[in-house]
Amino acid sequence: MSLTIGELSRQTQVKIPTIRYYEQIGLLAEPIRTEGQQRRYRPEDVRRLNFIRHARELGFEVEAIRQLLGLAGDPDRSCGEVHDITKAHLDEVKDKIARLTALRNELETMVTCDHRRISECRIIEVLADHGQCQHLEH
Amino acid sequence: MSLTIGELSRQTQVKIPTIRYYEQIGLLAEPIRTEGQQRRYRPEDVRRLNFIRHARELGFEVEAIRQLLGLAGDPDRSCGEVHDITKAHLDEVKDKIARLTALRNELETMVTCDHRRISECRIIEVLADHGQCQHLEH
DNA sequence: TCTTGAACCTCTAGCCACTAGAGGATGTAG
DNA sequence: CTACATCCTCTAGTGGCTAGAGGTTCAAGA
Repeated sequence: MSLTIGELSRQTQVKIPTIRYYEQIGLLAEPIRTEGQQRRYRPEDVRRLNFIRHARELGFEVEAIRQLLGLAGDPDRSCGEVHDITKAHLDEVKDKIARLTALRNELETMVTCDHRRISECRIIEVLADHGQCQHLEH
Repeated sequence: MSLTIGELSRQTQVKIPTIRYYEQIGLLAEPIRTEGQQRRYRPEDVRRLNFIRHARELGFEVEAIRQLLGLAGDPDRSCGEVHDITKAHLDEVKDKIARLTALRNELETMVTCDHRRISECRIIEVLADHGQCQHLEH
């Protein structure tokens, strides 16, 4: 029993153009086609696409997913490499959080500005002055 | 008295192609040119570009910066709109942090996997799992 | 069997905010 | 006057899709 691309899309919650895109970049194998060139998928493709979707939701890049898929197909191998890829990704996420938190703190200080005129606005001041210490003292 | 694009770049830490890009999208005004068509900048341009750079460092999008620059040039206006733009951006940053934190938690659980075979690897299991993971959408 | 129309096809271009490189012109110091 | 650092424009690429044009195929109903 084969699936059309629309059925695959519904079952995996992955949009049709995205499925075709994954095929194009080689994440999904080229499926068989009908005589009229329409794609027909097998149940395995649902599983593979769900794997991809879940990895994307976890923020893995396509290159990492390509590696994970390669490793996942090799049941007797140690999962050390899988661990390493995940750990590297986790470190990046932590790093992003740290940078965004610093950003949030700076922005939170800025928004305490209580609606004065532009010429005395703390936000504008910070943006104009940072690292330069030019003017606008009070 | 006037600066070449290279000098402007050095003073602001903004790369030359980026400066030309900002001109192209209208964030920076077109500067005067020498007879040989080379750009020459005034000290005001240093200030404006520093404003842009700092806003970018704080994660403001180009469209937001365009608005901020417009407002910044109007000293008698109330800074309510500036406040709103900043607040909206802050909310987005908070949102991103929340999503990344959920991601981090999930990844941290996953990396506790202690190097078994792929066939029993917790990470692969999680990724292959059909269960939808709605709390991790972005 | 024929017709309708939903779903499919390919191809190109667009999104954001740059970045890289080719290939050539300009500006300035010695 | 030469050398060469710096500048110029133009095109294309990045990641991970998304949108649209313009045409074709499939399956259900008449």
